[in-house]
Amino acid sequence: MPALRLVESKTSHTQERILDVSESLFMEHGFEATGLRQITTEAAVNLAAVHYHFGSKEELFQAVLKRRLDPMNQQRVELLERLETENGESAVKCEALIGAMFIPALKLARDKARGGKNFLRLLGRAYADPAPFIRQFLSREYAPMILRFKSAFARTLPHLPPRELSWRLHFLMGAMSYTLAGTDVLKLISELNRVDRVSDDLLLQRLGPFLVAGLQAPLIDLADLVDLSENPKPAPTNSSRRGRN
Amino acid sequence: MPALRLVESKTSHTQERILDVSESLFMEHGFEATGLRQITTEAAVNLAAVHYHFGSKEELFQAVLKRRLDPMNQQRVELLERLETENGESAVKCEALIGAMFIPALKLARDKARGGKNFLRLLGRAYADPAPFIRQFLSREYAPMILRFKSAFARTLPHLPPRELSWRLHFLMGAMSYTLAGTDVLKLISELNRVDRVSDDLLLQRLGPFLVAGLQAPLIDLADLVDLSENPKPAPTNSSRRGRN
DNA sequence: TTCCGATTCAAACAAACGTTTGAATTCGGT
DNA sequence: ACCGAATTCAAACGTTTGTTTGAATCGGAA
Repeated sequence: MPALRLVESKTSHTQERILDVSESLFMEHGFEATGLRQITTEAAVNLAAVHYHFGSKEELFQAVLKRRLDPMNQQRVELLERLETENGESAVKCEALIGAMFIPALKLARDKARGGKNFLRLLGRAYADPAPFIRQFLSREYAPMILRFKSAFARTLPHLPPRELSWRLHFLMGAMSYTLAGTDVLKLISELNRVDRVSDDLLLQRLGPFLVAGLQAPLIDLADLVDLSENPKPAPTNSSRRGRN
Repeated sequence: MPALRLVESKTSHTQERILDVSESLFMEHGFEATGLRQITTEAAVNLAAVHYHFGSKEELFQAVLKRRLDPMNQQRVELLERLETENGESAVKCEALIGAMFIPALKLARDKARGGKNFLRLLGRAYADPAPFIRQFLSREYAPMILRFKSAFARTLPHLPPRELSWRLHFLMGAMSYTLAGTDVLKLISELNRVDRVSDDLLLQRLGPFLVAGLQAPLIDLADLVDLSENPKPAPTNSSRRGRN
């Protein structure tokens, strides 16, 4: 049993090929449905190479995620810190914070020498995976960045109670990962499939305002909505009570 | 090879047990990672019973989804139609439309005689699954309802270009499924795990305003944000160009 | 060249997979 | 009580799974 090699000067050609192919296949079929023989065959390496270089299938999966996730989250906090130093005492605006979270992801999607586009779909899939080793890995990987941004959002949205902010960041991450993953349950919804390559900055320009407005939304006030669940006809008399369309 | 039994008067006790256990296990481990032996053992039925009653593992999965999804989407369009007839000529408000999409889902989460909570997590997981048979099934299952609501949203948000509306509904579905699935990548984000049973109407009261504000967000206008990706210091001179906070 | 650790390789491991088979059993209607 | 259909059952089907093993090969320093 040879000790498995940790980070070393130049990652072997074999390791990179395994990571590239794994990223592609894990994205396409998911973790469970992708076989090691499928990976090693397509990568033109020996079957045992996976265990020699990574230890196990699970560790391979984590390595695939870590390779792109670490630099991305690092860029995110670097952007955030630059914004904060530039703004001095005043809080950084919502739009800028959201941009700082998105731009590194979009850079990844801009085909970072191949595979970047695939990676975001893989990541979105991992978000929804209940496998304990995946959830623990993601928590460990994301925690520092998320907490960093949460306090920044709290500073620029002081009127929001902390718990409310947590929920809205939860919604934000949902829309964000869902969009970047691009699984498109609602490809059926429209002519979105034709465009498809709308990506990059244009996507940010669409998602950005949506999220900014959501974060800055007023509190509650939709009480008349919940009534719907109980009473078939609440009272058809009140049909002119709201100012904003 | 006995012809597999279609819809009949009273579904056998065996079928229900298989569906219940499958729903629970598929949610916990995913489709690929759940074995038929695991299901049949926990349900205390014979292994071959799955193929006898459902035909295959894939068809079993579809049956699990269909059992809850069909009534839920039917309730959604029923709520929508009731809203439209009540409002006559005037368009139904955003809040009400979102409520019509959410309330049936929340009713499901309210433990419809067990398993409802599980189902939404399973559904959120299915959203992110790239398996062709799952994607096709979801498209087929969702298409009528989505198109119905899209035209309703278009009527109440006439200023939005159709493609913009499609994107925003995409974001909406993302935040929605992510929230209902409750996978919680950002359990780390806060004290959300303690609350956990915050669910039902309170969840809607938090997610509702977020989505309403997002749908009604003004178009674009965050150009200075994109510059961040290229220039470390765009120009510290223009720091007072936006009116709304 | 010699040698030693790093890497690759073919082969096999036990276990689990979805599916099929054919006989045994149960059940309702005549 | 009998018959035919519906359902259950144990057993095995052939693959495929992740992992392990031990020998073969490679690459650079002595």
